[in-house]
Amino acid sequence: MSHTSGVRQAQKAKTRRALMDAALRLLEDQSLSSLGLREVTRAVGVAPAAFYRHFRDLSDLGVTLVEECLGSLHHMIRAILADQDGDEERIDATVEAVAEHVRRYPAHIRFIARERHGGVRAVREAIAAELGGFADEVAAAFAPSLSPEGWPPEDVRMLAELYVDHMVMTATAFLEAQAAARGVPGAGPRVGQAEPGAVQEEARGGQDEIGVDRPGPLADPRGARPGRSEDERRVAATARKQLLLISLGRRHWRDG
Amino acid sequence: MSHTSGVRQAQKAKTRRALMDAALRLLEDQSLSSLGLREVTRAVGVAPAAFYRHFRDLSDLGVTLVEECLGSLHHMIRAILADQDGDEERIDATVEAVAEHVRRYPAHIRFIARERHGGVRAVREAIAAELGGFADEVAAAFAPSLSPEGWPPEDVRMLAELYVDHMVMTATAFLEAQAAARGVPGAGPRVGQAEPGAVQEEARGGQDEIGVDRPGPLADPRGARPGRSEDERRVAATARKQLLLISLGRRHWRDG
DNA sequence: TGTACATCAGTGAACGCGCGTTCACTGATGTAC
DNA sequence: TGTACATCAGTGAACGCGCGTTCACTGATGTAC
Repeated sequence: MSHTSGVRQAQKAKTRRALMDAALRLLEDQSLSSLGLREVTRAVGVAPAAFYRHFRDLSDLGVTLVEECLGSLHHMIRAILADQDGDEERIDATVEAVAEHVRRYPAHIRFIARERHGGVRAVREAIAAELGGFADEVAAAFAPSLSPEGWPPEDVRMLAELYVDHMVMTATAFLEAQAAARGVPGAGPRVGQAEPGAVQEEARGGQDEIGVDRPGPLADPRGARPGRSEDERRVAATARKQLLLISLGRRHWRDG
Repeated sequence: MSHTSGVRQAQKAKTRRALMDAALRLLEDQSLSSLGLREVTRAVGVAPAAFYRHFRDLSDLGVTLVEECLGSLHHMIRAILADQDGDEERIDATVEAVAEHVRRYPAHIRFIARERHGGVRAVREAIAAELGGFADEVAAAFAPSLSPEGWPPEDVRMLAELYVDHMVMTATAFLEAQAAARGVPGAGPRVGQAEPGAVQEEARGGQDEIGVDRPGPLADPRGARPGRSEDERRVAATARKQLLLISLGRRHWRDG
């Protein structure tokens, strides 16, 4: 029972984890195709060449990150689909779960939103495949109640895709709202028109840790929903209403 | 009447245009933050230093491209909102207009989809501001019919945001479908799981011209809707149904 | 129309810099006996 | 337990390369008279 675990093996896994965490951290401020291999190894504190012991290149690392980021989302989706409450209850629970997920794994959501249509094909394809799988699951969860009502499979799938896309949209909106609440300049949803004359690059204000739950600086001092900003509440309200509207459409689909 | 136009001025505008077109072309295969200044000037055939006669840096060019890309979309939206047909007719016209727009300006849509959550803040903010403006317009177009029915302004806005986000989603889906129809390997919507072991970078198959209308290689030989692939028809059908479902929800919003 | 001077879009050389990748290596961990 | 050898994660130096930016310049276009 000694050779299966192994000190060496454990150390290697630790370095690999550190590389992934450092990359995820750096990707909060830039996109994968502009991320440097040396940048990642420097952040971890290993030699550049060490990178090749773990990944073929940055695109390989990116695909690995997709699995990790959408894996965590996957758990959330399954939990929501398992709930068998009424429509409104499920909607509230969903929006709440998405908000909580974004709060806990902001870097994951940022990465997915950014690279979903980003410049690295292998990563785009990995994300598309995973999101397609999510839609399959959502469709499978709705089929038992909709098929008997006369919904053809492609209509169930259409609905599932709408839900999945809406979830990604909502998660991204929460992300921007939370970034704004943390005081990132101009990072809120719907800021004013940017001045074309006064353009400048990213301010590298590295202040985020990955996977650490932490209330924003504008946390509500009155106690209810600590750390939830005005922007976040607006995003939640909008998402809830949109899901409700979609539910209404779903209920009237066959007779409309 | 000679000094206002000017040969020199015209030549400068031409070079500027060439820089923007070259950038848009190069951005079909990569993201803005990995685009090189020398890459752009090389494509145009001018010295790197000439770039600075037109733009402060690539982020400045990016913001200019946002205006151009969303400007063309803006025209389309206004045309759709001006139509005052019935619900189903408007939906069909909308989906058709989006498909046509994506076909005519694929690089524009690709750029917006990619940079909406990309690594360059100034560009992200410019896109967010423009899309917010679109939502305002859509809300203003719907308000006259919904407000008398008892819709509060924030609900109208909620609906408008859903429509705008759905439009962007649909445009992106069309883009992927058209790319797949052109034979780009694995670029279709919902491809199989990418192999983590066999990762490679973008194939630079530079075969696209900007703003050129051109039927795909899989053009339907039977004549109806020339150049429309199976994937595109699927995307159109899904988008139409989703908009129909949203319309149903909208009709039952106040009494549901 | 012709001339003398001003403007400024584009040039081309130069700079310092950080990049991705390679390679032979080191030394701690693992294995066989 | 002790010893001799194998493995392999991580090192550090080296490489050639293309990058963004600067600068004094050139020469066609524009302006004044």
